[in-house]
Amino acid sequence: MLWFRRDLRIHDNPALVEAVEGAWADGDGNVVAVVLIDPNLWPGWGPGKQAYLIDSLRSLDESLGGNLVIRHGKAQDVIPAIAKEFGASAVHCAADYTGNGIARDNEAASRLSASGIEFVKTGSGYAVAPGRVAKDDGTYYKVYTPFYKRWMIHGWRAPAADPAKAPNWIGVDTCDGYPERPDTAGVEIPRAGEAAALELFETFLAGPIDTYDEDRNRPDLAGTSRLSIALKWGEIHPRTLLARLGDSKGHEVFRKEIAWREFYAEVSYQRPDTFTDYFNPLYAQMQYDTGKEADEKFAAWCEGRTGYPFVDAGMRQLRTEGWMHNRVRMVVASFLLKDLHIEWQRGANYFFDWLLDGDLASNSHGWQWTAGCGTDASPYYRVFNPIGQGIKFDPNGEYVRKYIPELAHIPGGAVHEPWNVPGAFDHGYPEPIVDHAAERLEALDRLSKLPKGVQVAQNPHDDDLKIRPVKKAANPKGK
DNA sequence: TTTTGAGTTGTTCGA
DNA sequence: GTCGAACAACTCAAA
Repeated sequence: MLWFRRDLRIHDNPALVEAVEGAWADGDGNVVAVVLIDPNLWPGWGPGKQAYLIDSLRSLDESLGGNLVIRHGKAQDVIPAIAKEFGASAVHCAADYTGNGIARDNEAASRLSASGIEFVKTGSGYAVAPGRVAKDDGTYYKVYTPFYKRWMIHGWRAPAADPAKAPNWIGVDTCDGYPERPDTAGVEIPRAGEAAALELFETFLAGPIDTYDEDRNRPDLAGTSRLSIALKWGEIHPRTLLARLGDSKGHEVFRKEIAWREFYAEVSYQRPDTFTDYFNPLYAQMQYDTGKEADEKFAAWCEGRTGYPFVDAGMRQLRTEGWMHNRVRMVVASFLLKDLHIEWQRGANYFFDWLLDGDLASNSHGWQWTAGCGTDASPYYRVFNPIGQGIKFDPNGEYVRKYIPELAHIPGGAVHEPWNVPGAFDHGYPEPIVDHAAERLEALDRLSKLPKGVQVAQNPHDDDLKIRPVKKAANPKGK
């Protein structure tokens, strides 16, 4: 039995190879390919995510000759039941490190084991599985650059070849059928599936990657790979990407982005509490805005009506495409955190609901990075200027005009500062809800009020989690 | 154990 | 208009 989760592809899929070869070793070559829809979790997903996953499953189904078996139910109960139903000798899948994935798999494994059925995890959604890249003392890296160096030294396997002999896919007559594909509330769903992902990658390799080191910052250009959604669902494996990369600047920078995904997976594996809690708990003590006024500001941010064009364009791109350019993600995040003084989890949850590529580890730690409480914590003074960022990275205003029709009549980069354009607000675009210069100082002030001269135990599993005074520094030179 | 150098993505101000 | 310095104090990684 082959259980697909976040690995919706048939090529470069080690778990598939294991399942198929195991089936032939058993003699009959029979494999049942299963996907589970958990009726308790499914309704909590946004319509865009549901639609994308359904599209991706249909693509996978087609690759399997129409033999994908979809079942509805809770994995811990249903997986052992299906395995018994088919008399499976083993259940194969790739390891999952996200959210409650580890606990769920442990429970499934123990139930299967009780029935004499093997549970075999082969590979993961990462080039190097979490837990493998560590410092010499065995602990995990908390800083990206040394992690990257060690990750490069560690290396990764070549892409897996397809199984020598195709299996007999069985059991499709027991398929519960697809969930209904929801109305996507205006979100345009990109083409899903393995073939689409491979085509995206080829397109990226054929040109944009050569200027990726520069153009990846430009939301007005098609400078990025757009592979984040495919990576999230495992329609393509990072190893498939890495195998095609060389040493040119563009390739190097793209490889580093892949490594960021792996770094955050590692940190999340070591610190699963940081999906929702502060990596640096000191920041939990900072003053954040809540209440009716904050709620109204949050709503304006969500709906793209803050009065800052670059921010609003990003938030509207999120709502129409289920995706946002990375540069703009940082700017809108900084705006929510530093201009509206709202806690990072609120923005992270909103992102996670709407982003088709929403990945718990990257999302949580990306937000914590911007908030200053994450790994490689940003210097306190790093506050993005929403106007300056727009002028710098969308110099002609094309990105803004694409997503904000109320500003489409303003030509060029002037669109980033509508208050300087007579009649700019005549088409319904709002004036700024806050004054950035003032809120920047407010944010710096609140940060400065955090306790100093203390460090905080970073491992929540320590019994002695507490603030303790820093040891006095050794005598400075010359004294 | 101690020391040293470094730490993704910025902004502002004044020369 | 350009450019470099200043903007905290701290933790992390490695020698």
